[in-house]
This record gives sequence, structure tokens and C-alpha cells, in this order.
Amino acid sequence: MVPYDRCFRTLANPLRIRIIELLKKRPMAVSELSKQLKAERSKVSHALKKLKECNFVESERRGKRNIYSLTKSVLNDVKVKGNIFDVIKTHVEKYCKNKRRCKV
Amino acid sequence: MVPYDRCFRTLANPLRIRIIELLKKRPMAVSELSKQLKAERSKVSHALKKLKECNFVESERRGKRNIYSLTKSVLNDVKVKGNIFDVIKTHVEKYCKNKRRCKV
DNA sequence: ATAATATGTGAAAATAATTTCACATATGGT
DNA sequence: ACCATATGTGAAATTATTTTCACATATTAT
Repeated sequence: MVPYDRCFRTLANPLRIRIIELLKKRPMAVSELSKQLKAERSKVSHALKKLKECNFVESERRGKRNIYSLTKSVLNDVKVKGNIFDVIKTHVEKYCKNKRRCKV
Repeated sequence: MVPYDRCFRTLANPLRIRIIELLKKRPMAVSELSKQLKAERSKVSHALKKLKECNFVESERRGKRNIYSLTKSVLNDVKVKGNIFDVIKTHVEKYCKNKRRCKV
């Protein structure tokens, strides 16, 4: 079976990529992301859920807000010998072991 | 705008990934891919078309057959300083400049 | 020229993903 | 306790992708 096409599927979406681009600058709450992206709040919520399932982002409660930030997988530089697929493979092996959080 | 979500979209498909995995071994004709994958021939054809549009594969006529092989982008090792997205970016910038072949 | 083999392609049908919206939950302030 | 704010979530409606199939094209051999 193919273990990493789910990661690609999660990345195959303009909104989700734009979220990642925004979070590169700094961690943000859902409402702020929504505002910056001019996108429906619940749309952003759904997008973040999928990003989280693949361990591209993580979240932390701060008061009423949920602050989302990129995981090490996305923030860290890639040190992979191999091609584009090996990069995804590495991500899955390194960051998606917890089946509960990422059923890749 | 997002320039590389199209690449992710193309990779977000089990059949297309399996094709790439097979082509890692050696170049193959459509009918052989179809046989190995136990997938409809025209399904494989459609899949290859998308892979080609994103410059993941290329093809060469040999008699009646069309032999498909992976492009350098997929065969070569990644030497990218950056994260998973920089890898895709590099692919797009390096291999998808010809707008006629890849309208990313 | 005809037949056989290999592949490509458009479009309808089937499936899957995204969007939207109403409602659920959770926290903090009054 | 009640209200306001922030976010999550299920499900229907919408939209996009994949699959299937009939047919088109291309090459080779007879």
C-alpha cells in the first residue's frame, strides 16, 4: 500500500498551503488566520484539522484561543538524501508514528 | 497565488504514486504498467498524462509503444536547504518552466 | 489496404473533497 | 448564572476528481 499519498492529499489544497505560508511568519489563532486569508472561519477550522492530522501543524490553547503553529517537520530544514518522495516518507516516518494523530 | 499545489494534487493519488514507484525500477510502456498494477489501461493513461503535465515523468515512442520514465526531478537526489515545501518549489522552478507542458 | 496491437482522449457516470451553515462546546468576564 | 467570544463539528449542498467506456489515432506487419 501507499503510505504517504494522504500527506500529498492534505497539501493538495490552496487554502491549506496558504495557511502554512502564514504560519511560517508566526503562530496564529484560527480567527486571525481566517481574517488574514479572508476565508470563512469554519473553513479554516476544517483545513487546520487535516493539517494537524498529518502533523504539519500543532495547536495550543491560550485562553479562549487556539494558537496554531508549524511542527518541526515543516519548520526544520530537510536533511534527506533522496528525492521528493523520500522527503514525504521521512516526514511520515518521523512525525506520523502516533496512529492516533495521523492515520496515514 | 499558490504555485505548487498542483504538484501536490498530482501526487495525491495512490495509482499515480504506484506508477512512480514502478518506474523507479525501470522505464515501462503503458501496457506493462497496466499489467503490473492490475489497473485499466486507460486509467493508467490518464494518470500518466497528469504526471507528465507536472514533469514527474516523460515518454518516448519506441515503435508502437510509449515508454514512460521518471524525469531527473524524481530520479535525482534532493539537495535542498529548506523544508518539504521548498522541495516542491525547487521542482516547479527547475522543471516546470515550460508553461506549455506544465501550467502550474 | 486491412488487420492487429498499443495508446490517447472526451464525456458521462461514479466517487470524493470542499464549502457552507446550523448548532455544539469551551473559556473568560460581568 | 448568563453573555460574549473563539473554535469545533456534522451533514447537506456544491464542486472537483476519478473511473469507465466508446471511439480516435498511430504504428507495424501481412
